[in-house]
Amino acid sequence: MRFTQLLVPTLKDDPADAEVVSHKLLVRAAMIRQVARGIYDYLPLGLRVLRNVERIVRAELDAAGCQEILMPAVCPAELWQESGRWERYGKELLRIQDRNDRDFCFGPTHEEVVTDIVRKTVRSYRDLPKNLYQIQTKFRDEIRPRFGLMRGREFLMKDGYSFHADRADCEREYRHMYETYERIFDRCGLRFRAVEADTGAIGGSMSHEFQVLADSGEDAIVACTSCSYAANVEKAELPPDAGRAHAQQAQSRALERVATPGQRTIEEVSGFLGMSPDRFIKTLVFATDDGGAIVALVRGDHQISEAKLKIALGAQWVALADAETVHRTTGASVGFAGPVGLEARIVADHALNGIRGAVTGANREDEHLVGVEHGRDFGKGVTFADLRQANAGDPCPRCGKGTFEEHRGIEVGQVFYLGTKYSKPLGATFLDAGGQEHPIEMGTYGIGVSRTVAAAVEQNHDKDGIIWPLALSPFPVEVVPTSVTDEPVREAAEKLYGDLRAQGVEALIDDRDERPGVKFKDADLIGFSLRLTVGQKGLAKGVVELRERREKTNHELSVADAAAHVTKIVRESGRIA
RNA sequence: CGGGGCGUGGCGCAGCCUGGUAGCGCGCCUGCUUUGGGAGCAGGAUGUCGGAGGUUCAAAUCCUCUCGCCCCGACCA
Repeated sequence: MRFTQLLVPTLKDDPADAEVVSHKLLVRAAMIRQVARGIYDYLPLGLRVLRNVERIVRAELDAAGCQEILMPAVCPAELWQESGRWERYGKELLRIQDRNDRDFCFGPTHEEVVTDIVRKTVRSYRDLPKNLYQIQTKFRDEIRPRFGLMRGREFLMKDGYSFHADRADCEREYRHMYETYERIFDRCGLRFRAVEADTGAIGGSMSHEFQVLADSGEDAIVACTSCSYAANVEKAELPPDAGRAHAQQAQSRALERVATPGQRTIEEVSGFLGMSPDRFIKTLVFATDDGGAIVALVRGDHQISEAKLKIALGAQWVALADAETVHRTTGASVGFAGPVGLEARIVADHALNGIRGAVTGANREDEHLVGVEHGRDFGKGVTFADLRQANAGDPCPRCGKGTFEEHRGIEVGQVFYLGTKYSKPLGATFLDAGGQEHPIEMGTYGIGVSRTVAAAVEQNHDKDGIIWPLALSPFPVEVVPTSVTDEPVREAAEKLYGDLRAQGVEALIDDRDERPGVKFKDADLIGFSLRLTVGQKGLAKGVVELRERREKTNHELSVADAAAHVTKIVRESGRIA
């Protein structure tokens, strides 16, 4: 491809509406343009990157025995009503009507549709297992889309679904997909971690998220320093005795009521009383799906995990209660709740078991209690559970040797054991060898293709621009003649370009009549993995320069060898067969 | 949905408070010079100042409404 034929409107300034680096760079490097909030155009270079991710995903899935299909983007309401999600999904589901006022939605995911396919076609255990996937534009009407491609409303996703006669086979496929995902993100050239994840409303099932490691990631994950255990902080298990010693290290003291006018948050009361937050009992009132209010306790310096709370309660959903409920439950306004004397269902995090000399709200306006002791002052009817988010330094629950270190991640994939959540309501069943009818066991597997592009940039950039992994680079190599008016230089560059293409290498030649500096700056901004510079000085010595974007150092190659050398690098990256 | 901010040439911004014929940088076009890290000089083009209404002799500027975009919040007591 010739630069002069390509639409590459690079920008010198950051766009005013971009916040995160991937958004800024993808716009500046002429990959994407915003059309509406959370909705983007892909310009030629951006599309090439997107296609590269797609190609890897397809290749690995096809090799893993999956079959590609394409389902409609616009789905009839009836299917969603059958599964119950038409009512439950909320405003994220973009609902539309056709000319006859029939309801449809723009698919945010396709469990219903794919299950419909299978229930209409699969009859017997002999038809199982099956693994179907598609790569398709999805739409989720996010409350607050942001960060460019990281959290768009419209996005490209690979969604896959597998169907099995029994749970064991489904679990086998789950592991198979897990391994396939590892290969996919490896081939993309990304540093990532597969972590155990919250399973949401399914409950008690398996799920792993694939997180691209980047400091700017929205998700917090922990990984054991000694074994392979890694999990989202929301989900990471903690041993029951973690923090026990800490709870009991304070001296027992008399319970005392203190005035704390207007001091509501842990931080405020901590400063006001001069006591550190880890001596506080944070008392949170939640509403749950069974209609009642429940009270959750975690240590002042800990964060509650709603995912864990949900599991501990066996609830479908939990949410912090509103001010009115808090008042009704505790007798005081938000900020003064505590477990002492509280008539409510209370669950407490293990770290509070046996705590002494603690601080908590007094359930009275502008008052806290000091010297609170578990067992003496509260504890009747209190159940203990693992409720808090994990932190760096917490002990690993698996190997017992290591501790957690914390990373930030961008979720680019998730594998999920679904069971019969959709097959049951939608009536997707099969007959076993004995003629018995059973609901089909399902797994679901997603990859955010467009988000993977953004994650790659978040993880791989410097002050000059993007540093694409070779597998994703819009072109693996760019040939840059320092001048197109200098005939020998132009001819040598064209020869090199032609030789590369003849070898099957996707090459771009910057044939613009621009000064070298302009071309170099654009090359760095766009982030081509390899750059071959052809200039007068080099040609005089019979060499051209190979520069790896990541290294920023030049290697001289003889004019005769350059094409073969670069072809070898590109071939080893898997970009050409 | 609540709070805040911003819409001025392709991009980034100033001008608005205190109304008086719309400006800067980059980019773009022409010419000459230049040619290994976003060149120099000279000349030039480009704006319904987001939209609608209002106030006024006069509105980018003041008022009302509206649309769009961005940020924060809408879970940590």
